[in-house]
Amino acid sequence: MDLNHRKLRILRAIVDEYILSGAPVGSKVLSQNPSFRLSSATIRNEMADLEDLGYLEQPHTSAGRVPSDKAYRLYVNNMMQRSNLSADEMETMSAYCRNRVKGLDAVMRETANVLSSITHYTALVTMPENAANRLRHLQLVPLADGYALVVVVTDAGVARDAVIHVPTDMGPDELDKISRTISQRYYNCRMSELTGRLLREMGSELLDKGAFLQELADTMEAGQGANAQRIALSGANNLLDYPAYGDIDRARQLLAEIEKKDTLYRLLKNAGVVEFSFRIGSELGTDIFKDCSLVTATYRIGTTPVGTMGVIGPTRMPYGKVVTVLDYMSKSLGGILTNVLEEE
Amino acid sequence: MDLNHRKLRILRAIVDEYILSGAPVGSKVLSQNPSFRLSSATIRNEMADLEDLGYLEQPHTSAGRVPSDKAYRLYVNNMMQRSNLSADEMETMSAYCRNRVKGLDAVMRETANVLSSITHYTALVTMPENAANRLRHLQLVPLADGYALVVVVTDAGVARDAVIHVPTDMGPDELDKISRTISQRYYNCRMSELTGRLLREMGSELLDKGAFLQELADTMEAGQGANAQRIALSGANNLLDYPAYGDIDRARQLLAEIEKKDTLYRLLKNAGVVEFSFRIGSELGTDIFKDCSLVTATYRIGTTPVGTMGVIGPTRMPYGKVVTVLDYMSKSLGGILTNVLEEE
DNA sequence: CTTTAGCACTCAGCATCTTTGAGTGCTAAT
DNA sequence: ATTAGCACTCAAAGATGCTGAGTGCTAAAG
Repeated sequence: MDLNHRKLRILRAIVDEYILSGAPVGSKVLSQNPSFRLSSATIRNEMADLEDLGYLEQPHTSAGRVPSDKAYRLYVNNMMQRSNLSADEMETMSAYCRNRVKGLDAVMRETANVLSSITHYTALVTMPENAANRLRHLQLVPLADGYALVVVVTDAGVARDAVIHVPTDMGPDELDKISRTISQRYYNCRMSELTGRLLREMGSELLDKGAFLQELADTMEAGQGANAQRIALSGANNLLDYPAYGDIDRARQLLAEIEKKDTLYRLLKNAGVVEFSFRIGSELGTDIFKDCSLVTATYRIGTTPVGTMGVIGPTRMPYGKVVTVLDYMSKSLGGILTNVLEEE
Repeated sequence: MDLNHRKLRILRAIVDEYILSGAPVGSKVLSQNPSFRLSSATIRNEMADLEDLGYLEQPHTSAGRVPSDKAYRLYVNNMMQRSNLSADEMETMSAYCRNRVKGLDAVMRETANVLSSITHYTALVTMPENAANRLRHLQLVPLADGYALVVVVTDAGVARDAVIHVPTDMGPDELDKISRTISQRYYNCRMSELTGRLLREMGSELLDKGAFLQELADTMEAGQGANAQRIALSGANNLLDYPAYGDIDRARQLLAEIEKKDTLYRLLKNAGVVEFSFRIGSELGTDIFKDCSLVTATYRIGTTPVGTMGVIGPTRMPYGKVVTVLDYMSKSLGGILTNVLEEE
C-alpha cells in the first residue's frame, strides 16, 4: 500500500477542498466532483488508507477527514501551484510600488500592511541587515553634559541611534572632529570589522578616553543585532480569525507570542536564505503555533539577500496565493531598496 | 431625591466591589458588609434610586447592578484613592529605572512593557515631541546616485530619518558642507520655525537647487508630525481578557483599531496636557471603545511636557492602582530623559 | 481483483425543556 | 424610616432527544 496516482489525486482534492471550506471533507463531496469517476465507498477506502499512512486525520468518528501537517508538506512540495490574484489585489500591490521615497521605517511598515491586507493574515517584515553592512556615516551629537547621541548610517540605509556616556571634558567640537575622522577613515568598512578596528586603531589617538571608545564600540556592535530585531508587523488582529472558535485563550497566547519580537526574529531567521520557506504546524517547533504555518521569502539589495518577509496564518492557508504575493512583494521591496541604496 | 451621603457610600461600595469581582453586585453582598448597618431591602431601595439617577444599570431584571459610565466618572472625580503597589510591582519599576542608557526607542518600548506588565492592560507611550523642539544636528548622507538620507537630531533626543532626492551634480562633499552649515546656523532653532527659515534664508545660497531645498524642508516638516506618530505599544493581548467572553468579533475590532497608530495618536492627543486624564467608556467618543477606559499621564523634560503615556483597559479597571503606576512611570521617564537631554 | 450498493452505527451540533438560584420590587408590619 | 417576607423574573447550566453527515464493513456485481 503506497501512494499511487489515485491516492495522490484524492489527497490533493481533499487539501484543496479543506483549504477552501475549512470543514472536514467527507467521501461524498469528493465523489460528486465529476473528475472522479468513483463511488463514495471507493473513496472511503482510499481515505482510510491515507489515514493509515498519516496524511489524514479524523476529528471524530463521524466527521470527514482533515489533512495532517504531513499532507500539507507533500502538497507544498509537489502539488501546489501558484494562483493568480484578483485585479484588486494586483492594484494594491502596484499602488504600493508607485509610492514616493520615504524613510526606511515607513517603507517596511507599508510592505507589511500590503502583505497583510492582501492575504488577510499576519505579516512580518525584517529590516534589511547583513553582516557585510558597510559604514556610511557616523555622527556624535552632544546632548546634556556627559551624554551624546550616536547616529550610525550604513549602506543598508539604516540610521541607528543610541545614547552613550562621554567624558565631560569632551566638547562639541571634539565630538564633531571624532565623528568626521571615523566617518572618513572607516567609510565603507564592514560593520562586523569596525568594532575591532576602532578599538585597535583609535586607541592611541584617544589614549585617555579608553572607556568612551569602548562604549562607542560596544554600542555599534549591539546596534548590529538590535536593529535587526526591529520587525514591521501588520494584521495581528487576523490571528483571531482562525484559532478554533471560542478558544480565546489560544488567541491570547498567540498574540502574546507575536508581541515578543525576538520570537519572531528567531522564526524568520530560521528560514535561512532561500527563495521561499514553508514551515507547517509542528515544523515550527513551538506548540503555540501548532496549527499555524509560516511562509517566508527573502528580499535582496542587488543580489545580496538582506532581509526576510513572511506571513503567519492557519495551516490551511492558500499557499499558492501566499507565495504569489510574497514573490511579488519581495521583488518590489528589493527593487525599491536597490534603487535608493546601491552604488553603481 | 438626590445624592445624600448614604447613597454616595453605597455607590462607592458598588463600584469598588464591581471593579474587584466583575460580576453585577446585588443588595445582599452589600448588606453583609459590616460597615453598612442596613438590611438588603433598604439597600435595594437606595439602589433603585441610584438607577433612576443614572448611576447604575441592570443587565437584566434578576441580576445585580453594574455602575454606569456616569458612576465611574463620579468615582474617579471624587471617591477614588490611589492604591499602594505590591513589593513585586515596586521592584519591577525600580529595576526599570536602574537601566543603563540606551536608544530612545528602546526606552519607550521598555516603558510600555513595564506599564502593561504591572497593570495587565494595554499600554501606550508616545515619543517625546514638542512644537518647541530645537535642532541639534542635521546630516545628509549620500546614498545611491540621486538619493540621500536626512538624519535630524532634536533636543528631544529623536533621530528622525528619511530619504530624499538630491540633484545628481551634488557630491558628498557638498552635502556635507550643507549639513554643517545648517547644523551650525540653525543650532537650537525651533523646528516649527526651521522650515520657513530654511526656505527663506538658504534660497540665495542654493539658487539652482530650489527643488532640493523644498524637499528637504518638506521632509523636516513632515518629520515633525510623523515622528510623533510613533507610539510604543505593549500588552495588546490583554485586550482579549475583557471583551465579554466569547465575543471574539469585538476583540478583533479592538485589535484592528489599536493597530492603527493614528487612532491611538488622536486618543492620546485628545487628553491634552494635564497631569492625568481619564476617559471612560462613552467619553472616548468611539463606539468601538464603548466599554473601555483610557487613563493617561503627561511626562516632561525638565518642566516642559513632551509626551503622553496611557493605559487602555475595561471601564472597570482599578483606577487607583493605574494612576499610581502612571504617576511613578511618567516621573521616571521624565527623569531619565531630562538627565540625558536637558542642557544646564 | 476492483468497485460499489447497502446498511448499521457513531457522534457533534442544535433545539427544546427543566431546574436552580441569585436577585428584584412591593407590601405590610415594626 | 426600616425591614421581614413573599411572589416574581430570568440567565445559566443540565438533561434529553433529534437530525444528518459521515464512517466501516459486508456481500454482490463487474
